[in-house]
Amino acid sequence: MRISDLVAQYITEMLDEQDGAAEIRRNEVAHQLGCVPSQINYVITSRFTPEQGYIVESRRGGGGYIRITRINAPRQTMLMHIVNSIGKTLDKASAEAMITNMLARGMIDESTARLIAAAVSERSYIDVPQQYRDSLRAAVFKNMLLAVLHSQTDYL
Amino acid sequence: MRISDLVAQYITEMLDEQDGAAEIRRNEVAHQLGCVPSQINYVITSRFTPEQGYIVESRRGGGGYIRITRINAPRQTMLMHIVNSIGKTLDKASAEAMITNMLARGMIDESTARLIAAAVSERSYIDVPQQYRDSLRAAVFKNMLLAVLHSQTDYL
DNA sequence: TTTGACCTTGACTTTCTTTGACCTTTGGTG
DNA sequence: CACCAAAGGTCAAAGAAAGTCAAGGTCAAA
Repeated sequence: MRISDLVAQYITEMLDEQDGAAEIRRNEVAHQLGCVPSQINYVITSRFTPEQGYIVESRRGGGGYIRITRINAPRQTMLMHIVNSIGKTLDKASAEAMITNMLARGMIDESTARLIAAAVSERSYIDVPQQYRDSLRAAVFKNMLLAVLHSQTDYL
Repeated sequence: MRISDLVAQYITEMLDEQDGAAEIRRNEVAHQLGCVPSQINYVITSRFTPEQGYIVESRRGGGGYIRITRINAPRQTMLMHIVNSIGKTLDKASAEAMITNMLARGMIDESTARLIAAAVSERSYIDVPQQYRDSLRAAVFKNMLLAVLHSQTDYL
C-alpha cells in the first residue's frame, strides 16, 4: 500500500469519527505514519481539495495545525451548485474529481457514478476532434446531473 | 507458442482463480514472462476489450496497477449483445428505441434509463458539428452500457 | 509472391509518488 | 523590540509505474 493511501485513510477515518472535521499536527502525523512531513501536504493537495469537497485551513508557528473539514449540504442544493459551477468546458480530470466527490458524499450512488464516468470518459471521445471534447463533456455531464436531480425529485 | 498467448493465458488463469477479477503489475508480469512491458498492453487491448466482455482499469505512478474484470451472467449477455450491435454511429431515434427496449425487458432500471437518455439527448450535442454527433453518441452509449455491465458485475 | 492481419520491440511520454532542501509565519522570551 | 524555536509551506528533482506509437517481423491465405 502506498504511503499516500495511508495518509489519506488516516485523515478520512478521523473525519468519519469526528463528524466531518479533523485537526492534525503535520509533524506528528508524519512521524506516526513514518513519512516526511511534506507528504501530508501532497496528500492534502491531491485528495482533499475544495473541488473534492473539503476545506483546508492551517496555521504555522508554535501550536500550529492543519484542519480539514468536509463540506456538507442538502443533496439537491449541492447538485445544483455543481451543475452551475460547470462552465462551457470541462476536462477529464475535473470531471473525475467531481464524480468521486459526489459519490463520496452520497449525492449519487455507485452505479450512477460509473455511468456518468463512462459517459464523460476520454474513451467516448476518441473520434472527436480535441477542440470539441471538453465542451461536449461539459454538456453531457450537465445533462446527466440534471437527470439525476430529476430522478431524485420524483421520489420526494 | 506466441508470447501474446502466454500473456493472455496468464491473465485468464488469474481471472479463473480469482473469481473474474485480476490485478497485475505490468512490469512484474512482463519480467516473469520474459517480454517487454508494452506487450501486456498489446494483449489487453487486443484480447481483453470491452467488446469481448472485459473491463480494464489502471493507474500509473508508484504503486500502479492494471485491473482486469470479466463480465458474466445472463442479463449481461443480453447487454453484451446490444453493445456489440452498436456500430460506428447511432442516431437519436435508435438510441431512444434501445433504451425503451432495455427498460421494458428489465435489463436496466428507470433511473439508469433516464441517465443514458440524458447523455445521448440531442441537447448534449448542440455545440458539436452535425457530422460528429452520431458517432459520438454511439461511443457514449456503448461506454455507458459497459458501465452498467460493470455495476452488475459483482467482482472480488 | 504479394498482401494483410497479427505480433514484437523499444524509444519516448505521461501520470502519480516520494523525498529533502529551503522558505515563511507565528508565538514566546529576554 | 530582537531573536529564536516551532510549526507549517513550497518546490523541484528523482523515482516508479503505466501508456503510446511507429517501425519492423511473421505467417498464412489469395
